[in-house]
Amino acid sequence: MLTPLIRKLARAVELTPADIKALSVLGANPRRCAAGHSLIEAGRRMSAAVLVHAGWAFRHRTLSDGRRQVMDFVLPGDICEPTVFVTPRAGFSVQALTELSYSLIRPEDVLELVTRSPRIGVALWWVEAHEEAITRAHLVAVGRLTAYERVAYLLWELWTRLTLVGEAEGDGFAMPASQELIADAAGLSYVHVSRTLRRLEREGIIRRSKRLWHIVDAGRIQQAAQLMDGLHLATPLSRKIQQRLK
Amino acid sequence: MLTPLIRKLARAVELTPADIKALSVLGANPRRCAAGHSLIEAGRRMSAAVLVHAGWAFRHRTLSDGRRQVMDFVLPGDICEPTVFVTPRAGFSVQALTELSYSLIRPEDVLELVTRSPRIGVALWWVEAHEEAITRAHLVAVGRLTAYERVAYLLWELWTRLTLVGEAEGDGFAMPASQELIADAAGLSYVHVSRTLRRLEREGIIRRSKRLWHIVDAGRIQQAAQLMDGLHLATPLSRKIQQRLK
DNA sequence: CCTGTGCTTTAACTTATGTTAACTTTGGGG
DNA sequence: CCCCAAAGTTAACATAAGTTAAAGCACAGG
Repeated sequence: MLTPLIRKLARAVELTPADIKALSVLGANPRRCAAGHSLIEAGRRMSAAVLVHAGWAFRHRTLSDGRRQVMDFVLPGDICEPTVFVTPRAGFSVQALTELSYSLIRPEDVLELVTRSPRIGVALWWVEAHEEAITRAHLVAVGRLTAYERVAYLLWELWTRLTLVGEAEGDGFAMPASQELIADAAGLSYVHVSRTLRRLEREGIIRRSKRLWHIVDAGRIQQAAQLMDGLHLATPLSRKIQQRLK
Repeated sequence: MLTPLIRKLARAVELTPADIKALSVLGANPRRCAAGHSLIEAGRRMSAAVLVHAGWAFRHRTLSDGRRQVMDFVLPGDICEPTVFVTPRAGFSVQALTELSYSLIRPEDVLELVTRSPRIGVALWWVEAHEEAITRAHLVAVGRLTAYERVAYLLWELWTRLTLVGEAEGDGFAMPASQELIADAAGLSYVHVSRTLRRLEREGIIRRSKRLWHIVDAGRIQQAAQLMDGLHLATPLSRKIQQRLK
């Protein structure tokens, strides 16, 4: 029963079989949501967080004149808006990109899990830290990278995250997002995203066949994305903290 | 003893006098740091978070070719990198902008505080949620607003945050950041920031005398910043959750 | 009170990216 | 299997913002 969430947590923290069993409670009562539907709407009150099991969603904010910024993609294993528990109103909207399978997470469940195992508490906290790192890296990309670098960065980020939760197939992954959505994530126009993707393809860095995209040259995409080092996404827990949890 | 942090927390959660007294432990052993020094360096291990009492810092990432993105400003009352407790390596650097007074926060202290009062636990969590909201709003600004809108947004954000911790003087606040730093926060060139600030001044929206800047027309700066509603920064805790904490 | 160094401003010019619009491809429903 | 709507591509042209450079300020240190 390696759900995407458990796969991700296990990569950061050494979980016991009992922990893994306990965590499966978060998959209870799965619901479905059609592509295009809003899961969370900016300004609305919420009382539960959302754990996505399958499918993609995206967190975004749309201005009154239609300009839209996609803040990040919500992939299988991601938890949306754990801040629900302390701030009643969502600041941003989350919309399903594909059909979605998800569960609502109520504060009680989290409390129960965390009380039972400190490893789970740390692991869930780690997830939040990881998300924060993703958002900040995204901000750097949008603020200071060229269009070419930004698109390379985005593809690398998605591929890396999908690999982490076991949703990539080697160098390939299913890409449900339209170029317009990619543009809104990268802070570019869709025309320019198209130009840039073709260039990455022409240069032999990526390959696309239908909705299956491939990172042909992982080294060069990292270089293009200005990822000079391994700093960009959160690192696993240190041995020292791991020891303390035992 | 209304420290900036306590002021901010009290605005979100109803703290008892005992809570406030307990929180003052976070101000113990204040240290100083000269302007320009790095408090936290990307990729380095850390073992404590940083609570800033006085002065400004900024969180940033600098690429190998010198391009720099400022992710956010760290103002009095802000806690830097509470994620230390779960991810050993900082993903980004934090540098002092002015001379700084700060305290290191060790995990033990936080644990102790939170155990003592659930209100403090929720309040500290709220701070994190608030920071996340700031970063996301910043991302929207950098990704989708024009230069004029972005600079307006940034000034509004700083003024609002300073007001929240009692560091603004009515419509005015001390601005220690150079235009180059503002440019790196807004994802613009410093020349264009200069042009834009002059325009905001010419239009009677802001006024600057030396390092004291004023928001002359709060309504128009909000309009310029595309803040259509009150969604942008986190809202205080709901009555319902407040009740539960008693 | 001078002086130099680092900010800020302004102007002239360049460029990356946006816009518009036409054409092509893709894929789902009848 | 065909058709239509939606997504992607390409080209020509427009523009917001970047770059370079030079001049004006402002304040810290002598």
